Amino acid sequence: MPQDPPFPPVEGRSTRQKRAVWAALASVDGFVSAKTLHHRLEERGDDVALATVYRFLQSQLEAGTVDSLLNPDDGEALYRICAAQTHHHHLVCRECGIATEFKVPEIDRLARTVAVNEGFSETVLTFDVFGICPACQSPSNHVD
Amino acid sequence: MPQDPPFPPVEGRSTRQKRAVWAALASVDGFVSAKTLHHRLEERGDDVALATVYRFLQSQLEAGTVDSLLNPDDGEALYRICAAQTHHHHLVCRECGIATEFKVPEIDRLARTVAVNEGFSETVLTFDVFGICPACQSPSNHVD
DNA sequence: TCGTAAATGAGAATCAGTCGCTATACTAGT
DNA sequence: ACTAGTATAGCGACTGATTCTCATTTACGA
Ligand SMILES: [Zn+2]
Ligand SMILES: [Zn+2]
Ligand SMILES: [Zn+2]
Ligand SMILES: [Zn+2]
Repeated sequence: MPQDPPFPPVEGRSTRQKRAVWAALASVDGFVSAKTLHHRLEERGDDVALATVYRFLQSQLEAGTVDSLLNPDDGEALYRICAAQTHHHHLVCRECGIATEFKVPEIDRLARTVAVNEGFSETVLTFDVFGICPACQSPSNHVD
Repeated sequence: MPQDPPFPPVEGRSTRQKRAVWAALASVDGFVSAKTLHHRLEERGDDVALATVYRFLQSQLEAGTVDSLLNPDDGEALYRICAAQTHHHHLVCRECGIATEFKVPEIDRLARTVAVNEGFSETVLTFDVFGICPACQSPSNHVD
C-alpha cells in the first residue's frame, strides 16, 4: 500500500480531519481565515466541523508549524504555513491574502532594546505590512 | 455659570455622551478597550451606550486625535489619546495597557521599500511591541 | 481485540463590533 | 426668543467570529 497519507508535523493523533485541514492549508499560498479554509474543505467534500478547524489551527500555532496574524481591517485571524522557520515578517495582500516574507534583524534588535530599556518583559513584536498586491490591483485578475 | 464642560477636540456636535467618553479616555494613561471605557463610564454614572463609545472612538480615530492598535492576544482593539502628534509606535503592557511611545523613522522607509519592490499599493504598516511592564511584573502592584 | 484517553461534531454561549430606526443638537427663518 | 427642518448622534437589536460544553466516536498502545 503506497497509501501513505500526506503527513505533516501534526500534533497529537492523526485523524482524517487533521490531515484534511493541513492539506487544505498547504494548498493555499497565502493567508486564509478559518472560515475560508472550512469552505474549501466543504468544496472538496471533506466534512470537518468549523470548531475542529479552529482547534487544529490553534494547536498547530502553538506547535509553531503555522503562522497567524490579524487582519487590521476586521480583526479576523489569518493562517498560513510559512516557508521560513526562523523569525520573519509579512507583506500581505488584504484582498487575496497572498504574502511574501521578509526579515529585518535590526528592527527586532531595536525593538528588544526599547523594551529592555523600559523594563518590559515577555515582549512580542508585531510587524507586518498590509497592502494590495499587483494581481488585485488590476480588476481583471481580482480574486476576491 | 462657570460650567464650561471640558471641551476636547471632538468631531461634530457636542453632546453629553461625547464629552463623557472623551473625559474617560483622557483620564486613563494607557491603552483601553471600548468595553473598559464603557465600564468606567458606568461607574461614574455616565450613561452612554456601548455602540456610542465605539462610534465616538471610530470618528476620533479618523480625525487623528486618538491612536488605536490590536491586542495580539485576543484581537481586541485598544485606544488612547497619544502625546505625540507625528507618526510613532508603541511599547504596550498587555496587562494594564500602559504604553510608551517611540519613533523609528527608518522602519517606515524600509517597509515602504519592501512593499514597492513587490508592487504592493495602499500599504499600511503595523509595528508595536507588547510585553509586561515593570509594575505588572511585581504581583503587589498588579492592576488588572 | 479492548480499554482508555483524545478528538470530533453540533449547537449554545460569548464577545467584539455594526446597523437601522428614533431622538436630538443645531440652524435658518419668523 | 420661538419654531420647524434637517443632518447628526444615540441606542437596542443584531451579526459574525471564535470558544465552550458535552455526548459520541475514534486512534492506538497493551
Ligand atoms: Zn510567516
Ligand atoms: Zn491580492
Ligand atoms: Zn500613540
Ligand atoms: Zn502593566
